[in-house]
Order: sequence, then structure tokens, then C-alpha cells
Amino acid sequence: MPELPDVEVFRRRIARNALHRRIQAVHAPDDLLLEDISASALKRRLGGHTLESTDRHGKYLFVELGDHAGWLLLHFGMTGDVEILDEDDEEPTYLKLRLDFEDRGRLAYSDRRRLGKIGVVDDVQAYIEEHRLGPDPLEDDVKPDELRERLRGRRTSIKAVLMDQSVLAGLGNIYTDEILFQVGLHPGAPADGLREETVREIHRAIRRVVDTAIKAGADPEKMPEGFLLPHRGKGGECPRCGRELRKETMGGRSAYFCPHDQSRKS
DNA sequence: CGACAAGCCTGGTAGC
DNA sequence: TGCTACCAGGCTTGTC
Repeated sequence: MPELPDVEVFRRRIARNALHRRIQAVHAPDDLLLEDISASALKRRLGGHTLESTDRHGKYLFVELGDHAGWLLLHFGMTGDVEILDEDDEEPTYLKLRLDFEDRGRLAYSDRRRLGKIGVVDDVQAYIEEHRLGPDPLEDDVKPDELRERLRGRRTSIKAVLMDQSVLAGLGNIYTDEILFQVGLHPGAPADGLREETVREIHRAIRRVVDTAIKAGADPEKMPEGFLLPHRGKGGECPRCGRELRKETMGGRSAYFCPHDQSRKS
């Protein structure tokens, strides 16, 4: 799941439930997800500290350690998840990192596949720059003109460009489908040739979709009825016209869209 | 059994 | 020539 809205839900979960609790023990079963740090070094860097604040940029989550010890970095790949557990809650399968707090609560990061990342960084801004992440549509105040500028010269599909993390950080396959559905724009429309008004509509839709998704806890079942998301999948029908959705490969991923309501080419 | 799935990264090529 | 843009393929592992 983890695109911007999902990661924001994770961030809020940590901000609400895990701050100012001291880490007594760190459990990392292996170092398969660890970025430039060994399991034992990770334990040394986290142990004894509190979690002080949270930050998010696109799909990347950062949790500040007390005593200026840096930031814990979490990325969720395709199947990552984070939970705050009570003493008697069951541990998730595919556990990759567990922080045990002094008060016996725990933070558990799990990942069914191995595409997520865990690390410690000293400078969040530097990390964002190194990974060539564009602005975050929620945190940074991206204006329509800036979006238009960022689409310029990109002759590939608008869908592929919106998924490009160096253009905007945070949108993935699911939410770009939703955004383009709401704009009524064909996902294969070239990004470069879009009319100014269309870019404005995309700009508005990004904000609206992301905000709505976060309010729904990033749960497709809880999205408004007019959203594409709950219908996105094999045999799904357009919530607007009832026709069957089409699936096409675009930018290396499966785009779902309604050929009737998303026929606009610019 | 193969195809496919929300992620990112890399390497080769095409094109300006 | 040198840069960017673009795409295919790989990584991973569970499900259909």
C-alpha cells in the first residue's frame, strides 16, 4: 500500500502513540532491510534514546531520536507496515524491527517482502536531496505554476510522470490512477502537452485525493463512493458510468482507468 | 505453473 | 559529445 497517504497514517500513528518513550531494547532479526548499517550498529544507535518527533517526505518516514542522535528512517516498499503494540499484543509476522520501550510497549515494523528500508540518518534534508526527491505535495506548498514547470519537457504519459518521485514525492500507482480519474484525464496523455487548465485541475485533485485518503485512514473501503480506488481491480466498474474499467501497462505499472470518462487527451 | 502485485534502482539506448 | 528522458528488467515473496 504505502504511498503518501499510507505513510502519513503511519507517521500520525507514531506521533500519537510512540513519542517520548524510552527505547530499552532493539530487536532486528536480520539486516536484510538495513541501509548502510548493521543490525548491531542499529541497536547501538537507537538503544537508550527516546523518539522525539516525526517527519515525512513523500513515502519516506523519519523519526527523530532524542539527545540529537539523528533520525530513524523508515521506508515501506510495497508491503511495509508499522504498528504500536501493547505489552500483550501479538507480534506481526515478517517482523523486521522492533523497538521495546521501557514501559513495555513496542513499535513493530514488518515487511512481507524485502523491498522496504530501515536506516539512521543525521540530516533529513540531505537524505531527501541525495535521493532526488521532488517536493511533497502536502508538506511543501507546490503551486500550479511549479507543477506545470515540472511537467515541462516530459513527453511520456502523465501517469508515469506523476509517479516519478523526482517530480513530486509521494504518489504511486494507486493514487495517480485516482487523481487522473477525478480529473477525467486519460493516464496515457503526454505530460508535456497538457493545457494550463488541466494542470490546475490535476493540482487541485492531488490535494483533494491525498487529503481525503488520509482522512479515510488510507483504507480504500472508507473512501467516498465516487472514488475509483474501491473499484480498482480486475472486473471493476467505473463508479461514474458503470462501464468496466480498462487495465493497461503504463510507466511499467498497471494503470486502471475508465476509457469512457477518461478520454481527454490534454 | 506462470503472471502479477501498492515500492525503488540500475543500465542501456534514444534523442535533443 | 554530453546530458536528460525513457523503458525494460531486477529485486522479493505471497496470492491467484
